[in-house]
Amino acid sequence: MGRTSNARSRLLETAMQLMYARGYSAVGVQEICAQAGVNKGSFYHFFPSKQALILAVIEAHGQRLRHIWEDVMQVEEPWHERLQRLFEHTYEAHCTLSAIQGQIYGCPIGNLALELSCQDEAIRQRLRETFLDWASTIERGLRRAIAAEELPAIDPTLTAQAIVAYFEGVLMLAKTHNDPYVVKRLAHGAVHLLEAAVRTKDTRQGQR
Amino acid sequence: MGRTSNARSRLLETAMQLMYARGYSAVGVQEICAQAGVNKGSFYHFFPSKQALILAVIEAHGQRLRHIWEDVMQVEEPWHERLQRLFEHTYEAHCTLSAIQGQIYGCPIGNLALELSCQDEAIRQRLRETFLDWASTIERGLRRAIAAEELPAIDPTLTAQAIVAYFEGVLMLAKTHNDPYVVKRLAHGAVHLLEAAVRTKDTRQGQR
Amino acid sequence: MGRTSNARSRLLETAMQLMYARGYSAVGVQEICAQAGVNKGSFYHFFPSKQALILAVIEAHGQRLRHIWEDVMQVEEPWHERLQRLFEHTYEAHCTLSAIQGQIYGCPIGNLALELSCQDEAIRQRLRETFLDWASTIERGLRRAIAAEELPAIDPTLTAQAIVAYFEGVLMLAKTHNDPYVVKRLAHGAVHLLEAAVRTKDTRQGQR
Amino acid sequence: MGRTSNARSRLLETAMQLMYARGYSAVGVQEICAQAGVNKGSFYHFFPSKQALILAVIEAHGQRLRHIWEDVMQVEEPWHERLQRLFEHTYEAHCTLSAIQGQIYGCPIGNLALELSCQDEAIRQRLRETFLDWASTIERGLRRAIAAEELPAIDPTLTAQAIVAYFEGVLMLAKTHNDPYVVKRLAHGAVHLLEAAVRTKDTRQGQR
DNA sequence: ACTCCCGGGACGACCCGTTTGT
DNA sequence: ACAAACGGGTCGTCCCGGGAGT
Repeated sequence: MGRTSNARSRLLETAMQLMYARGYSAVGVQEICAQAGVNKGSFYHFFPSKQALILAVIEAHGQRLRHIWEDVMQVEEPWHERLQRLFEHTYEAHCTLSAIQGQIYGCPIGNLALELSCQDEAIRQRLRETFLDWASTIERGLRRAIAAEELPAIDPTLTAQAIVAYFEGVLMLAKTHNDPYVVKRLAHGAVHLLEAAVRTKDTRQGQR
Repeated sequence: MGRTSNARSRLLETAMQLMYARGYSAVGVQEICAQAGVNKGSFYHFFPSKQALILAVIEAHGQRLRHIWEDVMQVEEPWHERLQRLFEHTYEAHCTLSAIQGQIYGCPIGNLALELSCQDEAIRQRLRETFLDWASTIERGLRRAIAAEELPAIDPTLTAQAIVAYFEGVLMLAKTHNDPYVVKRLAHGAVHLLEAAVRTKDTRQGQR
Repeated sequence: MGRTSNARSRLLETAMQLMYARGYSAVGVQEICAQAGVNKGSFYHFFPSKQALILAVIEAHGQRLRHIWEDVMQVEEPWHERLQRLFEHTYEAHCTLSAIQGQIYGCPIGNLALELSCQDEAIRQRLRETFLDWASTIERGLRRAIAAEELPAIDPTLTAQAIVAYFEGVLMLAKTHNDPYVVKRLAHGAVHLLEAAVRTKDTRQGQR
Repeated sequence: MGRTSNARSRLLETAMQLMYARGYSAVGVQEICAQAGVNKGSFYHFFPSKQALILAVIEAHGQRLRHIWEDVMQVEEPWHERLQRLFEHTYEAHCTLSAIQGQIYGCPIGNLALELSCQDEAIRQRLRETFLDWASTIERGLRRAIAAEELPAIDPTLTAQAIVAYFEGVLMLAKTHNDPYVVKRLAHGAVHLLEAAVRTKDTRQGQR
């Protein structure tokens, strides 16, 4: 079986941190190796290329965040409070980051999406799958709510995507302002995306 | 006076295009110079650094887009149609791009925001000002509408920022999917951001 | 284990030659690499920077010359002949150089001292240590001679530094004249530095 | 006659200062122009090249220092006090420099001599002439002294060169130690160069 | 005569992601 | 698993020239 090594996971962990903080192209293979305590030559034993590494990084970040969305989808609360919770959680996480680093980094997936989508097709696909994954997690939650008549018969696919988009947009603003409070202040918007849908339906119903 | 030259504007124009397409760090000074037909040594006559160039690029892109927001704020139409128009316009622009380049690039400001906000404080500030500029353009429009009672007494500052955030998030998704249609499909969300506000007000009124 | 290579020593050797001939700033990393037959990218595997290289160059030159001083300090001869020998040796070495290159380069340490002492503190310190090293080699020799009453009770530290200073000054003149004979012609001065001391002592004795 | 301008002298003055502090190659034309408040394009109106500038710089520095040597040669004092005076003066000048800049720069001519003698023949010649100029100033003083029997019949040419050499060597050490006191501490050596000569003559006389 | 803008091309040190041989 | 090697890339600076205007 050969030796076991945690070098691969150290590399991955280090890359996640560094690339979250500074982006893909600003972080070199050798810096990752140095910080992970791995020889630069050994890097290519574990990852065929820097691109393969970023793919793994995206995968890991994507799954971690998916769990957060899932948690939100499973609590038994009114919908607007669920979303509020999500933004609250994100706000707090970024407050911690801000206190430690003096800087907030936004969404690790969103950052890579805008940096790399136009440069590498494989990476773009992986990013796209990640967003779709999140959206379908939300979508399932919405479908359950609609079936249970907690929400009106809005289009769950579209609404889920809109929520992801708004979430990413808010994080972009927060990052650009380097101020976690932006996340909290704009949290209500996500709720509106749902409430509007409710009203739309009500209106339509009223028009009938 | 010395000679006049359009080299600076050629440099700026070329940089806007290249960096919109591929980002900041993926585009080198020498490539910009080559494509602009300017000697690399001359670059530094016009711009003290690559950073100064990107600052000018942000400025130019920011103003160009601000005009689009302004146009939307000035047409005499119901609000949900104004926003719809904006997304429609963006959709069409990206369709053109997609047809020509086979790729869409999203928002030039948003792209740079996520790539560079954590790397360069001066750039982050400029980006922040750009977003604030857009938001205040929208905000003024909202205020007029509120004064004219076309819209209820929503918070215009917050709503304006939410609209910008959603717009950016939608473009991020569109870019990651490499599909302009995402912009069209998610356009309704922006309207909801307003309609929700309306409903909130109505509800409150109803509660009285 | 990794590959073994003499590239580092080739680099060092080449740098010593080129920088002796043309100085620090006039010699580029890429020229050193080319002449050493080492790939430009590999340079930074062996030396973290050009500064680190020059530090190694100084070290090597310094030790080489220290051995020459040591040899002179150990022969059994009257002192004025020992110093005469040193200048003679230096003269001959520069004659060889002059015949080959048509140019003489002076003292490799002195050259770097005047070029770099004000530019880089770390280099200045290394140069200073080299001069101190030489001086203390001479000083030890003088102390032995004083103990054995071959020389009067002059200050060995000061005299040693004066000898180094004069040696460097003579090489500077020789280099500027591009004429090795200057070294031979001015050799007697170093002897005077000692003889003067002798006389000073005699005078003092006479005054008692 | 056209306009008069002090741009040339500003350029020269600035270059003297900057190159004294940092050497020839570490100071660029554009930095000199910027600090002198002269347009970079105008530089080449006054100096055909950077080399021509340095030639003028050497000329100016050389004459300035020659006057110092001349002053020393003209005071009516015993010879060992004249030389002591010279070193004392140099020591004080470097103390001032050290207090202001935290760094001492040694001899402006010596610095350039070791940096450039092997790179540019025209510069080397100019430097050589400067040193010869100084030496012949001293030589004339020595000759007068010998004629007046203040000094014995030493070789004035050789002794003058030895004094220049020692002076330069001492300044090199002082610069490398970044300590003006080295100049004071080693001043006596120059006197020894003469005293030794005196003793040599006395001895010879005694041998007769 | 002097100033200034603009331009030109080569080169500076340093680092990139990768591969090879031991 | 790792040192060594690879070759092309980064941004920025070098010294210098030409041409228009004051």
